[in-house]
Amino acid sequence: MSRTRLAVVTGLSNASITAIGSELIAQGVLAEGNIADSAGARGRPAVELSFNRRARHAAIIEIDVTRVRCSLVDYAGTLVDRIESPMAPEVLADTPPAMFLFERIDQLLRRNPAEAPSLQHIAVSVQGILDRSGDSLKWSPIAHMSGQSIVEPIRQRYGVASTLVKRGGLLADGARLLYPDLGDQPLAAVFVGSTVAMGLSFPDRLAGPDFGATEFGHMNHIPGGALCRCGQKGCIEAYAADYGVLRTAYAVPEHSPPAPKVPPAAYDELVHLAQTGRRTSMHAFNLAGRAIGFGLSRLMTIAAPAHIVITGPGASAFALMRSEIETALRDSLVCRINGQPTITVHHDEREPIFQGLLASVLGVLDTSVSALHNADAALSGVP
Amino acid sequence: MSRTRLAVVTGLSNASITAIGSELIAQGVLAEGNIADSAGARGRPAVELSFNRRARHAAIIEIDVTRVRCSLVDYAGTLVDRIESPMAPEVLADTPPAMFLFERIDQLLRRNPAEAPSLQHIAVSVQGILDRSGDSLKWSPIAHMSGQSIVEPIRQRYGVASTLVKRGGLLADGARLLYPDLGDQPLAAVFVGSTVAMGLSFPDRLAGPDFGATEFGHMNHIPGGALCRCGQKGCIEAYAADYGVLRTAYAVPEHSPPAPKVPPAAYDELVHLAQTGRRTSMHAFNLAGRAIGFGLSRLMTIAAPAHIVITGPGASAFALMRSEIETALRDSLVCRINGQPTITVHHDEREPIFQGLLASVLGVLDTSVSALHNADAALSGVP
DNA sequence: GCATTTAATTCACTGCTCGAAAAAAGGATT
DNA sequence: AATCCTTTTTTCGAGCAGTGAATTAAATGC
Repeated sequence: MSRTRLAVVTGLSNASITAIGSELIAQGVLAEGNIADSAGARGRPAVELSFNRRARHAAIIEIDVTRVRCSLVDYAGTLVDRIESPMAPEVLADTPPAMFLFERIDQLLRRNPAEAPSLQHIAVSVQGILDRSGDSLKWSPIAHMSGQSIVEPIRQRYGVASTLVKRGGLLADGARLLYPDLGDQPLAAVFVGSTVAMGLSFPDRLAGPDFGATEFGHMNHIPGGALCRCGQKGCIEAYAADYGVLRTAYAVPEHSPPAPKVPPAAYDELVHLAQTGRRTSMHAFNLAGRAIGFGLSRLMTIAAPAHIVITGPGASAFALMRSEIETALRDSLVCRINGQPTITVHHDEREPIFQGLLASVLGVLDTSVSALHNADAALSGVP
Repeated sequence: MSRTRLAVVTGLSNASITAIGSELIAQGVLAEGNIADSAGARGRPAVELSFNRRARHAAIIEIDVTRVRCSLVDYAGTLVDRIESPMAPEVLADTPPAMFLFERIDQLLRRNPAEAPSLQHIAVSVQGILDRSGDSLKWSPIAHMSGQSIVEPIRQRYGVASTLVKRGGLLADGARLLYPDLGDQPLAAVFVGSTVAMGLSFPDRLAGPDFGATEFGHMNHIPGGALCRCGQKGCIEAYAADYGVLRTAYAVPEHSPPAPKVPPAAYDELVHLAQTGRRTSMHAFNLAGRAIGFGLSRLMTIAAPAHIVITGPGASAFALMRSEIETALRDSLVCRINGQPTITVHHDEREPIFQGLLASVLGVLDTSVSALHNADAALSGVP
């Protein structure tokens, strides 16, 4: 945006924006450009101040139970290059996760030699429970991921900082970008697919490891109930994730071991059957909706999101689960008093995850810029 | 503390502390004193910088289902005077809550004419769901409280700011003061008594209306279960609050209307019976523990407190509920991975509530000091 | 070519903070 | 009692981020 707009938005004076802006341009962090729609306007035309794309770059990695996506982005947030590949559940049995990522990052850097030297950060979206240091996962629904150091090997190989970020929180932060008129109200994003996950997004983003991303899918729904992939009984996921719905639909006993992987086609088929009125399938989605609904109603007593976004492959089955979810929500005190949260569906879950991770990464790059600035200031004192 | 210690704690230089300190002393906000244990030490003795007690005062009001407590505190946080009285459940039927508080505040101010003029804030601890503006309660377990404006009448009558604060959050913030070695980990405080309530405390205190204080007691435990005072079925409270335990113990059908008030003696008697082995009473507390335990296990999937404090009258029955609570927690994924939170009992719930409210009020007074300072600075620019 | 309009810069100034040096206030030593 | 030592506090000059007012810059309209 222009310097004048920046002054309004930041609350700083024009004088300060000029000073700071010229310093950052000198450092190569910002660049000047022309504002697109300035033609025909009166007065001195505004000059756009934008991030210098080539100032720094970052790699963004999204790991899923089924696939990996590796993106190279520049400091303006534009995608430079991307590598996508499916991931078989057993691939990490032989290759440590860090090695697995090395291959892809190397490929990305080889393909973009101009950008490689300014790589500053590598951020990885993961599912599961992070350890205290944030270096590895203590538990993950992705096979062979837990307990393996990830951040540290990356840091050593590429000499840049790296962070693991929980997918649930990213999903929520990214989804918030889709609903800019939420104001300061919290938002919950629920992922329904091969797992059930949830993230909370607050405007002033707490987003610490203790909060924001949750283990919603493993909240108990029914004590002693269906067997979950995590080994517990009665988790929401055991009813609402793809394997749970399939198990119910085909009347497999609920304590039999969950399928390690459900082909997308099998799930889609089930959705189709339910949509066309097959009783057993409809029943399975009813139970799934009920599990999610009670989970949300329980969530409402702790953090009350004003808006709930349902996303992931299960979003296509939302119509089949809607009435159960809404019934459960309606019967909760908080909803009765404060009104029910609005619920919307967002089919593509990868876009919000990427956007959330992108926002997080750009924030990291920004702080590295300001840290550099402070270090310079400190050094300049030394003769 | 001394200026030197202040410099270390705040991170400011000694020079700045001297400057700021002398200005605040001139304003009458701070005062100098002698540090107690300075005798015998070498070097120039440190001078204690403390809050000027008489600089400002605040009223702290704690409303409960059974009683009201009104305290006058000074700027150093010391209690100046206090009025306590029981409250019959029907008293607010005739008198609006604001009027009811006026009587007590008036009495407090009449009794302390020297302090009255420097009253700056009136804070009220309440239970229930606040409306957006924070002026009144949309719902409350206290009869005839909901929907009645409270903050605005107080502001008009006394000309000072006023805030309603949810009791659950205060309990947690106050309890955190009891466990200073928690570091930055979240803490949950559970109140068990005529209601069941919970508050979460984070070190960087988010504490907005959307978070911190929760409706934990009205989290669903069993769909369609026991009838709660809130009108819903299956709330944790309907099993674990005094009326719920009594209902179970005396084999009253769980859908019969809850008792409006349980005499403390009746509850104590039940605890005693259970402690001495009466089967029906023990069973009732087992069910209560199970409700709380599953509630906590569900909470753990959203916010994982490192420590849980059980307080209120029900704390005396903790031993009777402990094994059910711990069993439920043990069977949750987060506890299996991250370890179980430590659970302790704190019998007196009023002290942490008061301390929490006190901390909140002193914070408000501080910001009023700094606001005054900023206003002065702004005015001094005008000739 | 000149008035008008809007954007950006310059410049003198303020307030906050700091480091280093000096002063203050005691006990310890002789 | 005089002097040294230790620790706290203040003083002083300097730096820096930020500001308002005035000025300059770059366009359009007439």
